Amino acid sequence: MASPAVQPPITAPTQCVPRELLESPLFLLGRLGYEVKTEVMDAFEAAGFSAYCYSVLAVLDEGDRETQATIADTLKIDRGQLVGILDELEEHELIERKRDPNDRRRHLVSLTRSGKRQLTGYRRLARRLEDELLGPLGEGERAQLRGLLQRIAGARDTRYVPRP
Amino acid sequence: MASPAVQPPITAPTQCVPRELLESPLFLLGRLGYEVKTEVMDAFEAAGFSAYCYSVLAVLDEGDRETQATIADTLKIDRGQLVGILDELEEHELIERKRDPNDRRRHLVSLTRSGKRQLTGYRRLARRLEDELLGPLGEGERAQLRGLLQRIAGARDTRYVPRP
DNA sequence: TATTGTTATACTCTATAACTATA
DNA sequence: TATAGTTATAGAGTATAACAATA
Repeated sequence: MASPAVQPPITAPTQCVPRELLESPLFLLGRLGYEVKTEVMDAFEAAGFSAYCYSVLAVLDEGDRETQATIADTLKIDRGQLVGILDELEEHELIERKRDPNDRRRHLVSLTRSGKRQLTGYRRLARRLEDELLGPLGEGERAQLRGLLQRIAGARDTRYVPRP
Repeated sequence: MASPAVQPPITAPTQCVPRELLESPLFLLGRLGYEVKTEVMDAFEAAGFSAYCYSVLAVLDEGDRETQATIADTLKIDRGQLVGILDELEEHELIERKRDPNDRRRHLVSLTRSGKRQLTGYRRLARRLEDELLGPLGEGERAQLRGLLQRIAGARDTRYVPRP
């Protein structure tokens, strides 16, 4: 005994994220952040290296002769995780690990010549990804976004506050 | 034979994320997005439910009588993942699952009375979290951030474009 | 005993694939 | 055969903990 009135299709023609979620910067930040992160990782992976390689090389390019613990701390990644990344970088001779003669427990990690060159390539890739993912935003808007995110990040953790 | 000149502490006094990463909106978006996501999840978890419960309830509050596939699609989560979330919500009688008499494969999911009430609570929690995590930003700035993120999200996926 | 780097292990979230029941 | 929901499984990515070497 079917109901006499034929029911119209109940599946919504276009599913759309609820307005209250779309209007939550937190929801958008979390969702976009996750998507961005995975896409960036995939892109770097496709280019041949782990996504963290760029970050690590960037750290080494600024501060000289860091120890592994410092690098891991700076990037908020696990020390154990960093080992694998450094292994990869060392295999390709982008970095060098040398025992610290003053404290033989430590490794002094430094950028090699070809590491510096590779860093340039990573920068180009990063720029390309930014253009891709932040495409709809103009220069001024990107700066605006950067400023806002920096404010949030800086308030959460001092290591996100640029040194004077 | 220690070197005569005592080496100053080589560990940088303050580790700081490299400037070039801090100036990349992509890096900040990815990092903050991840942190925000996990913190929000933890907060909801601490409040007793999975973090997705709020999203699901919000969907149900807008569109009526959705099927599970529609909900999963809308929120870009896996159908299999959704099952567990709905189980949890149903256990606490926040939603109801009824077989669609027109197609007995489908479940018509709807919000219960106490589900609607719970949604209000979730909204309060979401507001609190937003205040917490976006604290350093004023009202205008939050709106700015929301607008920018909406632009990015909308360009990537039409389901992030608010319906007119 | 404490710390550095390393290795091994477990856990969380997500993605994929097999299964059932209906169509 | 194809689809909706369910269940089971495997896969990243990350976090925790044990380990050897050095201090």
